Amino acid sequence: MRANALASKISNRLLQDIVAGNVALGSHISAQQLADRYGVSRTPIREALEALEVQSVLIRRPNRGYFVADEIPASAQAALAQEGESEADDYQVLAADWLRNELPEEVTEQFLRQKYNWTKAHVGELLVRATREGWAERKEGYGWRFLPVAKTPEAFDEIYRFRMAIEPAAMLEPSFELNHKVLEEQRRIQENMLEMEISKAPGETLLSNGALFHEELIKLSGNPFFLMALQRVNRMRRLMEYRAEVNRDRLIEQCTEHLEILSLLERGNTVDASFRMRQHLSGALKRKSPLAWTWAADSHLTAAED
Amino acid sequence: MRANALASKISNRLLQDIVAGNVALGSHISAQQLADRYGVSRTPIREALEALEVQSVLIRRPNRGYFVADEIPASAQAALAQEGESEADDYQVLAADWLRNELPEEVTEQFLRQKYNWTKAHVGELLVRATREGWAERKEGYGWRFLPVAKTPEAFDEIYRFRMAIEPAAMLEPSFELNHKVLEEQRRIQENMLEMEISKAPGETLLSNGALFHEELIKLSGNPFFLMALQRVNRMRRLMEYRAEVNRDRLIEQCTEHLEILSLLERGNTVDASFRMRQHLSGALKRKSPLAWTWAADSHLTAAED
DNA sequence: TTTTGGATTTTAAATCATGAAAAGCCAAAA
DNA sequence: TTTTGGCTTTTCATGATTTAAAATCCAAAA
Repeated sequence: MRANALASKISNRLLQDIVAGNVALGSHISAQQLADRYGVSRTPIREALEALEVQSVLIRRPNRGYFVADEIPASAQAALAQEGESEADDYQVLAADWLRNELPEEVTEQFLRQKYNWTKAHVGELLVRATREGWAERKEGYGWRFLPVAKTPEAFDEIYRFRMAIEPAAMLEPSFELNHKVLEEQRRIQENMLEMEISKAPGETLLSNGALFHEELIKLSGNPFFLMALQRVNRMRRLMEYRAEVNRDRLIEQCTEHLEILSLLERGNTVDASFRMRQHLSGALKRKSPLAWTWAADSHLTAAED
Repeated sequence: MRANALASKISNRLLQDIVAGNVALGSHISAQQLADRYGVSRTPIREALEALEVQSVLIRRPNRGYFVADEIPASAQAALAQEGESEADDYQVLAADWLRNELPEEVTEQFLRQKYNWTKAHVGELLVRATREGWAERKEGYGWRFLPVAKTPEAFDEIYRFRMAIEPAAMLEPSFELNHKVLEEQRRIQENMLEMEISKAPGETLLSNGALFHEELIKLSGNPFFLMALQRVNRMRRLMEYRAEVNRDRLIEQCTEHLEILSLLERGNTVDASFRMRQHLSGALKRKSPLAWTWAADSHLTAAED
């Protein structure tokens, strides 16, 4: 996943679209259109298309470009599913080690380079990201300090209380605007989860669907600062949830509540929806969580949900 | 300010402490204590102390270390004041140019290197910071995109509306705890501004005192996520406010309101304080602002306050 | 016209060497 | 003991160079 990162990212996204049926079988794939859509040049697009041709997902006709095959080979779909699972990138590794207390509070870049055998630039990249997400900071001189904010059980409650302040408020913003297309899409996803996916879908998907629901709703407020704040705490939450087991019963309850909120919004009843959202978050704070901690067996901490 | 950045930062802080009277004249300065306080080694501390000896702020006694002089030379105090003014670092330059529409929406690092004659690493640093503060992002391939979020007049209102959601809520958190020392300190600062400083202090100080007030109060909530969110929007606000003229009449009004909120808190009346805070922010949103825009003369935008 | 396909140019990531800055160590002085 | 002062080691920023990746250009085909 190091070489040709962009091209393989694109080919994955495209394959996903094809499998999901968003792109018709047999249709023509315009390289330029793809390039515009992703905001990149045609070069990585071409590499992506070539890769998909090798997998027999696309068929190439000289001087006419690529066309979706009439049938997608099972092998390609399998590869896609696998891709989703092996998400344990280095950032997650670092975060997990910090959460498990396997890293000292203060480290030098050198220390990390040796421990993980990473390059200087790579270490820098990860630490910048950790800084951005709020759990690391540069010391004044040499070295870095990891912050406990993302690892205490209290942090979980605090994140929920913060969300209780912003999510219901966002629905009452004067600039709040209903978008039925968004609501329908979310309803589709939530119903889909209830009907069939919960038992077999990977835990990660379930959780990110939950986060997506909340982020899409807060977007409707029309105030980007609400969204930014929610995304920020969600990223921190995800750090902690990494490696946790999903409690699927609790998830069902959760989806039901999501659907209730959607119903209220569909009827234009934002005030009740806001109230319901508050209850929903408050419930998540109090009730048993759909996650069980595996990386902190000693702590009797109840974790978070969507 | 490039070479020995750390040492000169330390010597400035120390000098500030001495001038402010936090460190007694004639007292001994322990290098190790300073190093521990700042989380650095003794090496940069030593450089800082040497520099202050040259300025006759400190006196060195062989094998006994440094002692604060009985009298601080005026020249040293003058140098300190000057330091505070020349804050127009490259980050501000970049931000200002973006706000003034003097940069294209999409740029390559190379473009910035040439335009400003910056090094690769420096450009990278600035862009990472801009990303962290929310007004720039990497494109998927090569290049960066600047986001309009920090430059539209609407963004100002949106920030205020966001603050109206979090600041009053923070006061009602179950973990909220009054800290009279903090309240006293803030009262002192606000009263000081009212009494004398407003007419002569640099605009930047006045504004950062305002931001400090709000950040110290939100800290009392005991929930770090409220603080992080406020700091984030405040940083963005500061970008826009850079170069703006301060309306000092409006500032007086503001300090008065701050003092009212402090009074309520001192009496332990958090509910009313929360309500008052909401009004305060709402007023700032509606009323004429203490800032007048100089970099966007064409826009009839009313700007922000503390 | 639009789109592809190939070639060229540009960009920025990776690697490496160097030197300044910070950290760490230890003996001597208080 | 604690602190200083001198010294050594480590860390990391910087700049040059190489190289892979992405953007751009242009002619040919549909």
